Amino acid sequence: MSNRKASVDADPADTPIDPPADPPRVAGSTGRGKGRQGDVRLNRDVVLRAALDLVDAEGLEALSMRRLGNRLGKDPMALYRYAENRDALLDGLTELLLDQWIVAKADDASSWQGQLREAAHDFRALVLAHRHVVPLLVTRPLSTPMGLRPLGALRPLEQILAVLSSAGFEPADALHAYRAYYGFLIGHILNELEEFVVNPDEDELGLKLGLHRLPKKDFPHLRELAPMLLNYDGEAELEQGITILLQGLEAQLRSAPTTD
Amino acid sequence: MSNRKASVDADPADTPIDPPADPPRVAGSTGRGKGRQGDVRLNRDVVLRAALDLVDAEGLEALSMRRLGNRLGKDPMALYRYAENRDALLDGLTELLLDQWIVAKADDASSWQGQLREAAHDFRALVLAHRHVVPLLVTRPLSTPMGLRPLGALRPLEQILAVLSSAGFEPADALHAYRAYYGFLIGHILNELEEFVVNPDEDELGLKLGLHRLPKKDFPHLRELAPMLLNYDGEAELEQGITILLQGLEAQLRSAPTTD
DNA sequence: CCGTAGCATCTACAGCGTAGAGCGATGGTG
DNA sequence: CACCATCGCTCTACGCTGTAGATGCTACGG
Repeated sequence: MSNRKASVDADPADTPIDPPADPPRVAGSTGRGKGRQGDVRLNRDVVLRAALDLVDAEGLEALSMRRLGNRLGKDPMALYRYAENRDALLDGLTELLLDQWIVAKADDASSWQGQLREAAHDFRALVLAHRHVVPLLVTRPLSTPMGLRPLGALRPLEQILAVLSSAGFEPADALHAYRAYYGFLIGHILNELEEFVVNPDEDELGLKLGLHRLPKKDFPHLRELAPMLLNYDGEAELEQGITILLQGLEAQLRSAPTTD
Repeated sequence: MSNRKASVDADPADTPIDPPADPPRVAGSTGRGKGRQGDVRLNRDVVLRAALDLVDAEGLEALSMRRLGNRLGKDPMALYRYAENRDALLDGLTELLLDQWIVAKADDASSWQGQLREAAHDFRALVLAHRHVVPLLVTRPLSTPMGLRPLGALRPLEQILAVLSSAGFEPADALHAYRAYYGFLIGHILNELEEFVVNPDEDELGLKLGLHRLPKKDFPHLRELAPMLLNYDGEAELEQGITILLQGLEAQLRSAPTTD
């Protein structure tokens, strides 16, 4: 996988975190002389958090069982007690993230529109804080058939349905509304992340040059947009979109008590 | 990677396609005695098409340089003349797909709304015919900063901008409209594919059972939807969504000739 | 004291992407 | 004709991956 850098020497995730100087694997003596860092018992949460850290810091490709194990000061195989698979571990990651998305806060007494609007912004903030996990968020569900997804990943769905339901949507309509809502959210996030350039200073040039590279007779409109692509305000764009969407839902709610 | 089946024996992609009985690698004699299948010269298109075939047939994980090479009757390393990287090969795949998405057909003299509506349905059809590529479609752009994307992948964008522009949208508004449009499209496809169950007969049970598994006091709304999740009409849902979206765009076009 | 169970580790295997060198045919130039 | 560069391809090898299976260590109930 792109080999990253080959053996430069000290890669942040290749060494345990807590004790800075300590041979991670001594082979012979199986931690008899106090395995330090390795002594803390693992549990699912610790593993998942470490995985998320690793992904946040170095991207999805950096998350291998070996590297994760190393970071926890444990043998890679130890992880399999808490995640069965690498795939399951990835599912765990999405769960860990979605679990932090609280759609209907307890003390929130605002309108359903207000709740959905706030939830959308929360979602954006949450996800932007862990951009590297986004691919998981959109691809994992494609291979896990809904009913079999981790509970934590279904809770937001349920909560949104609850909000919509108490707003007066019939079940079927609530489902449609949910799809529109979540589809929009995901679509927006993908859009925003595509626009995102890692290093603005350097990449402003890179982007312009990139677009400059386009044959100007084949891509007139696209090239004209170059300046606009550089100051993209995701927050504003989301707000604008969600407003339109909520208006649409409102209209639908007022007009037809039942559909399909 | 999930090990698939271990060595069962004849895996469809592990053997060359054309000559059914022939040791793929004889080692010693470098194809001196008429390398049959291996004699056809490769080119980028052949490689990409084979890759797409492989992915369509066996999923993304099955696409390895070695398996692809094997399928083409060539050494894996031969592919690197046409794709530099495995990543580049994946980019090539998305390009190959998006290149088939013709947004504004030459003979189409309908309204811009009509064009966008038709394009949306085309996109859906195209993508559903290659479901396994969808993850690439949504994740590859996240790691390639717009201006550096393969030209074929930018053409649809340009075409949509053209349609919007000739509809009267100012460049900035056209960009916003494009984002809403494409974002919606992607969101819908992801929604639809999540709903999709591989084997309806068997999975109808699986799905119901899956939902049945949910604690009924924590997921009342979701469980109520179980029956509805089973007859999902993607086409209709898309049509309905696109209609709303187009209405929104129309309104925006009529109200404000310029924005931001 | 001996099981017994749970956690962690060791070892090993098949597969992966790909760098680097090499090989045979082709085609242009002396 | 001989020569040599170039192209398409193959070979070999390295370091990495996920994970099956056996093995050990530690703690606890009898």
